[in-house]
Amino acid sequence: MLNITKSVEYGLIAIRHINNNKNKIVSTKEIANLYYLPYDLLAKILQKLCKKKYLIAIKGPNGGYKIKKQLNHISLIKFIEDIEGPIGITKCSIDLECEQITTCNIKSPIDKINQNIRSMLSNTSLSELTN
Amino acid sequence: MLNITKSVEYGLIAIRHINNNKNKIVSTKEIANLYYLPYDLLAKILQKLCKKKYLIAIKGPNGGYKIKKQLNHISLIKFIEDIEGPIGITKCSIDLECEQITTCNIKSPIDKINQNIRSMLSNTSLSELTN
DNA sequence: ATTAAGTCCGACAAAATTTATCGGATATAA
DNA sequence: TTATATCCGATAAATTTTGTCGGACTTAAT
Repeated sequence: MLNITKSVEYGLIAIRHINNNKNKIVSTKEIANLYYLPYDLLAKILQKLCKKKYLIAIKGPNGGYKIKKQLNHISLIKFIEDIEGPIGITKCSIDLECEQITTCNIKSPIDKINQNIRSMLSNTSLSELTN
Repeated sequence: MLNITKSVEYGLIAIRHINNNKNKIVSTKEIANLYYLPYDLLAKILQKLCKKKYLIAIKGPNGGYKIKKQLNHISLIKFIEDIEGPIGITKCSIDLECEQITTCNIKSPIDKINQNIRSMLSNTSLSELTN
């Protein structure tokens, strides 16, 4: 279906919200309530975004997250891959474990299409999601 | 992971092979053996491609398939959607069942990205897979 | 006519992936 | 010291994808 995962969706929703509230510390609970997202899953995504330096975590009561990286410095593809791992239109464009690899007659065109999608996502920055 | 399904992959491999052997009738078994694809699944995909007018089925012994539509008249997006159903980067870009839809803060940018991918796939024809 | 090779079709089973939940640990402001 | 928050790994549930099965129908060749 060519879907991105919910994790990425939730991540985008969250980082946008946090970015739009630079003046304050935003907690996981606040975001989960506001957008009706599952708390635990969202929490995990935010932890990951912290580890990847997109956010800063403030622990303790009244804690939460603040934005760290400028959104216009983040390409969509980097963000997606940081959350859900390598993107590719097919398995073989991600890893090389494919039984057909030697006989496959569509590998190179598939690669080209893959490259197109990647470059499109590379040229989109997260700041475009703020509009 | 932004994957297309194996069904589409197998479909592409098969239609390319059939197209490159216009002079003869190609059986499911031949394709399955040649590319190491699971016979039953491939059979099903070819049946679907028949129903969608990409191929012609010839029944009985020495039967198999022949190409029907010119590959350069087939857009990649049509082919994919005929096999695996509507494409979209998120669920909400396919159907509208989404609990966040009213509060979502990233719908319109997501739609834009989705549109980009779609137009790229629309502008690619299957004949490009023959090279 | 009979048979073997092929398509056709729906339903089901297995595997993989994604999504969600749980239990407990650590940090810290009030 | 307590309540509120992040942090972390493991695991369970749900969904989707992939593969299999049983049987019906079609037709060329013998």
